[in-house]
Parts: sequence; structure tokens; C-alpha cells
Amino acid sequence: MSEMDALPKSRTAYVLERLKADLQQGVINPGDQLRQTAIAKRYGVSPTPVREALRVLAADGTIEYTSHRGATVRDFTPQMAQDLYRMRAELEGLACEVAVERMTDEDYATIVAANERLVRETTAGADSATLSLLNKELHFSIYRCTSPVMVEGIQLLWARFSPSVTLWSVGEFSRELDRDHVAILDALQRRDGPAARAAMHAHVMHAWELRQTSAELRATGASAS
Amino acid sequence: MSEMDALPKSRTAYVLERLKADLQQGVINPGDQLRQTAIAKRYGVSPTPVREALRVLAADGTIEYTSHRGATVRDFTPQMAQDLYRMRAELEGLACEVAVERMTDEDYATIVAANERLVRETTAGADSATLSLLNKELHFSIYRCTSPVMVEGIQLLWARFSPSVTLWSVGEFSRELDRDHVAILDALQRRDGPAARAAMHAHVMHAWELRQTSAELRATGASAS
DNA sequence: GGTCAATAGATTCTATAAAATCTTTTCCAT
DNA sequence: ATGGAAAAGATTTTATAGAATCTATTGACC
Repeated sequence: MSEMDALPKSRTAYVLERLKADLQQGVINPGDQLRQTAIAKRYGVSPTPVREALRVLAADGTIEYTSHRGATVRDFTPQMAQDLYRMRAELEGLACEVAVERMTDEDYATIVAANERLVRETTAGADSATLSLLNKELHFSIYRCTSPVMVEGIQLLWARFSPSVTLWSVGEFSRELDRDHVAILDALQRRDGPAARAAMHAHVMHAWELRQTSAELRATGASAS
Repeated sequence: MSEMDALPKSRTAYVLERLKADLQQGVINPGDQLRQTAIAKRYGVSPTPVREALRVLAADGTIEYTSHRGATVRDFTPQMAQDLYRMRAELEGLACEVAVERMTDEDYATIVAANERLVRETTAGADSATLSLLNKELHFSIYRCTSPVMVEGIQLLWARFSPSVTLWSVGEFSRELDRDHVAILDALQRRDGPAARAAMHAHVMHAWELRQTSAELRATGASAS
């Protein structure tokens, strides 16, 4: 009851962090019932901050919250996953086009630096968690050139994934995604908005295809290399 | 302390409803400090459900919530408003394309019925609140043909507006928006996905232009009819 | 006269307890 | 034996009180 790792800004933030981590790690699975008293005892806090955290997750769409009947983790049908990726492709493509309109030279330098870090770690064979984080930083270094509302809109989509299938754990996939990034960076350098949009759109849909093949390999048993 | 209009599902939902209504009506303006004890006394509830409602609004992006410093209603710069409309155009355009893929004949009939209700009330000269609601129903009767995640993503964008400028209060604007709807419905009837996407995209950006001219008229004093 | 520190005030945040609500089990009647 | 109703149990929901935190004002020291 005294093992809060980092500086606990607030109990609610702490519970949110733990819940998201447990969702990503697969400790909590879709369809599970979330009982607030059980969560409170599990994390060593009172039910009040747990309730607030659940309300935030319900607003995100991560969980379903029905009155007096508790919260359940929402399940993802393949169709919903596809829709999420198509929404990402549209919004992040738009963000690239807007970024070209508002990007300063300094902003572009930051983006290039983020990309170099990712490529360096990819070739060095870093673990998938690190690569995934660096990839996120690269993407949002572009989106931050737009406006807070656009960044938040995209963040909400990124938050709604069950990242049990991390694409960056497959070496071949990582190299393909890195190649996509080069095309995006090129368009940004040329200040070509439509090209940047198209490249990002293709990149997100490419990630969707890779995710599908990854799921198929997992289903068949991953016999072929 | 006993004047809860409709059936109060929960105190939190009631507070959320009241807060959103006050935000739409202009009782609460951007930049205002939201003190939870004041809100609690104002609505006749305890601070606890107020806190939960504020957490939901913070997740939406409607308010800014800093620890121990209270909540403030976020201000909208013109650039952020423009970005919001551009995001709407992309997402709702995509939704139309996906709707064509999954729409049944029954779904289409529902959409046509919603449109007929809106046109009827427009020609009858109904108040702007009614027209705005019917317009929302028409739009979401289309989006509901996609999937829950897409509906929620669009709903989040619709929720983030300071609708002090209701386009449906101007007769000429209403007729223009109705004409846009005809083009969208035509594309849906022909099951032409790309055309439906383009029509919706143009419609949303059209609404953005009307909103801008409306703001200009308001600023100059609205002398010309 | 200006700046830093300390205290007072106010507000938020967490916890505990009581009230309302839902589900499940059990018992009675048909 | 089956269906329905009532009661008991469990869970959520709200309220209140105490603890922690931040801001502002006042005073002292440089």
C-alpha cells in the first residue's frame, strides 16, 4: 500500500495509468467485468478515484459503463478495428497536409531528429516497446505542428487499441514501416501537402495490412518464417 | 432541491446534462473558472458527482483540468475551429463511403424519412433548435450504418462546439444546407461511395464557410439583410 | 523600495459510511 | 413441477468529513 512508483500526481491519474498498463499487457481482457471495489483493493486506493478513472475510460470509449451494472471492457470486432484504421488514415493524412501549411524549419528539424532516433534503434534491433514509443513520438512530432484539437483527436484513436499485436516485434515489418516514413518525410521536406497526406494515408493502411497478416500468422500457428 | 426535470438516471448524468446545456446557452463562457463546490450548490447535488462530470468533460476536451487548480472552459481560436471542421469533413466523408458499403434498403429508407422531416420543418419555418436537432438526426442516421466506433468518433467532434452561432437560425443558410443534403442522398441512393464522400465533405466545408460569414455579420453589426 | 519567505485562506482531493439500486436465490402458489 | 414474487445479498452511487495542496496576502529582511 506504499508502492507508487513515480510521483503520484493524483490517485485518479495513478489508477488510470495502472488500468491502461493492465489493458495493454493483457492482464485485463475485453469482456471482463471491472468491479470498482476489487480494483480499489488491488491498487491500494479507495473506490472514489477508481470511479473517476472509469468515467474517463468510458468517455474514451475504452470501456462500457452501464448504471449500477458495473463496467465491462469493450470488445473489438474485426470490422471495428478496420474502421479505426480507416479513421486514422483520414485524420493523420489531413494532419500531414495541415502540418505542411504551418510547419517551421525548426519543427521539421525536430521531426527529422525523431525519425533518425527510430531508424537507429530499428537497425540496432531494439525491443518492440522502445520502437513503438519512438514511432509514436515521430508521428506526433508531425501532428503537433497542427493544433491541439487535432492532436487530441488523433490521440483518442491511438488510445483505443489492444496492442497485444505489436507490429514492431517483427523485424521485417519494422523495416517496411521505416521505408514508409521516408516517403512521408520527403513530402514534408518538399512542403508538398497533398503528397504528405497520400503518403501518411498509405502508411496507416499499410500498418493495417501488416496487422492483419500478423493476426493470421498467429491464428495458423506461425509455422512459416 | 427537488426539481429534476426528467428521470434522473444518475447524479453524474444529470450534472453533465446541465453543464452541457449551460455551455450551449452561453451561461458558462470559455475561460470561466468552474468551481466544483459552486456548481454542486448551484445544481443541488454534492461535489462528488460534479467531479465525475468534470472528468468526463476533460476527457472530451471541452474543459481543461489541472490538478488542485480547478477546471477552466477551453477557448477556441479560429484556427482550432477550422481544424475541427476539416476533421469533420474527413471523418464524415469517410463515414458516407463506408455507409454505402454496409447500408441496407431499410437503412436508406430511414435516412430518407429523416431528411423529409427536416425539409418539412425548414419550409414550415420551425425554430433553429428544432432544425438543428433534426439535422443531427439526419446526419447520424447515415453514420449509424457504419460501426459504433465511427459514430462515437464523430460524436466527439460534434460535442466540441460553442453553438452560440446556430446556422439554422438564418433561413437562407437552412435552404442551402438542405440543398447539400439532396446531393448526399442522391449519391447514397446510387450506392456511389466516392460521390457520397465528396458530397459530405463539401457539405461540411460549406457549413464552415457559412459559419464564418455568420460570425462576420455578427461582428460588423448585422446591418445588411 | 524590492524581494523572498511564511502563514492564512480557500479549494481540491481522498476516504469512509450511509442510501439507493440491481441481481440472485428462495419460497409459495398454481 | 413450473412460474412468479419477495427478500436477502452484493454492488454501485451519493454525501459528508478530514487530509493534502495551492494561491494570495502580509511581514520581515536585504
